[in-house]
Amino acid sequence: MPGVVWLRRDLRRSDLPLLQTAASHDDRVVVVFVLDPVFWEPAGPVRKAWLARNLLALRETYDDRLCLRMGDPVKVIPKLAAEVGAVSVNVSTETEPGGARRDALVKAALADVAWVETGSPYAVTPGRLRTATGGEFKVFTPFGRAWRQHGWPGPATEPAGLELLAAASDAEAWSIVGRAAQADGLPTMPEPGETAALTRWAHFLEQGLDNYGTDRDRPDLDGTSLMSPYLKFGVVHPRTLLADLTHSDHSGAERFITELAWREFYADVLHHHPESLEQDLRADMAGLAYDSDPERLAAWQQGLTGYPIVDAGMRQLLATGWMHNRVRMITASFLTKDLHHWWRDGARWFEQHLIDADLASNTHGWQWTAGTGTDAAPYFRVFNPTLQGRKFDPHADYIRRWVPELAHLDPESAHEPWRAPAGYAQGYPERIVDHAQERKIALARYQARRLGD
DNA sequence: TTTTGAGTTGTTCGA
DNA sequence: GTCGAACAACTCAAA
Repeated sequence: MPGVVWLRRDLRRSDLPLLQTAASHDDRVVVVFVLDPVFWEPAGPVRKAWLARNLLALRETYDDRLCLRMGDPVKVIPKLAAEVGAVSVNVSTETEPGGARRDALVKAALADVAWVETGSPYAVTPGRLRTATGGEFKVFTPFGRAWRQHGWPGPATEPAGLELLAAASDAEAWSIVGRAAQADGLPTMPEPGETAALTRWAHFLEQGLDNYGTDRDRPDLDGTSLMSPYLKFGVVHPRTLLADLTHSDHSGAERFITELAWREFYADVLHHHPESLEQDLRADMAGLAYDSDPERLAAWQQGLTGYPIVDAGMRQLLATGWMHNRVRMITASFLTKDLHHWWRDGARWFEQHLIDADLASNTHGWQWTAGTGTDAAPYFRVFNPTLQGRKFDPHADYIRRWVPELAHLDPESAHEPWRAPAGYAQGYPERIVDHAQERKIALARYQARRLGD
């Protein structure tokens, strides 16, 4: 009797261990993706398009045998299992809080059908690693050590003789996906699907890895792997990438492995603290004073703060659904330390607009910047947007690319239009705050919180 | 149990 | 222009 293979953050066919488990009793499997309104509806058009395009690519990958259903998985999955006479539903473990709750309900609703979990979207499943005394890790470096020591299996191969059974899709579901994939006004996005992902990866190994250690911080260069949108939905698995990196002599390989370790660390932290999606991880930071100024927030969102590197980043996000990591830190620091907004306001905006928005990495990246998360960070770490811009975008190429009002300026002036005679000639907005002053205010608030409790 | 070394990504100031 | 110190103490992880 066939098994159901339910894909969630596994939109690929290669290196998919749960296929092996599913086929271990019977070679025949039904592969399904469920369009769950709970996740689908709130997504913006760009995020919908990215998922939709990857689903269309996935359908081809599975020889047009991908079954797409719409609705609450608690109803949809048991119904499909009954329909095809499945004895098992096979998944990889979902570790994000919402998905984990959903899975518990689906499992309970399955009754006689076996629920089988194999693997997860991570090299090491969140929650598995413990400190010597059995505690959870709260600091990255020891986690990273333990993670490397623990290791991970090599890429999985597809079971021989796998037979994909066809099961009827909801016709309406594919048309919704088709429309979302081609909606009006979409930005240029990466090529969807695992073939494109692996092609990009090969390109990065060839061209980017050598200088990754330094170029990764340069938003003006093509120095990053661009794997994050694919990792988001499991179009590639980190294990696949790690297999290439651990056999590599490239100097940047070590650094890239560390970046993957960060992704796994934050997933581990979220696993232990699901409440941290909405709350400060450090309870003692709850006393921080925040502002909530809709006009300033809107200026930040639209890239109209008057600080070139901040505006370039926010506009890149709006235009492409992606932002360079260094600039994510700069813009996050600006919202939390210069505008004194709560990190959650920024995290929510990123979640809505980033095609790679990963709940764990996004949430804890923001909390790290805000000083409320892991890393008992020096509270005085406040990014100076002008200094950061000069350091990481030395020729102002990135700024001038995303902020056309500054395109006519020389590099020096583009970084500091307030010092250039023609700085505002093309309508670039004046600075909405004075960084030096806001920095002092931010530091004072952190100090006040310390004295306050 | 106690102790010790360490902790992603920064900035400013003064010598 | 360069460079090192200062910016707080605190918590974590492991010996």
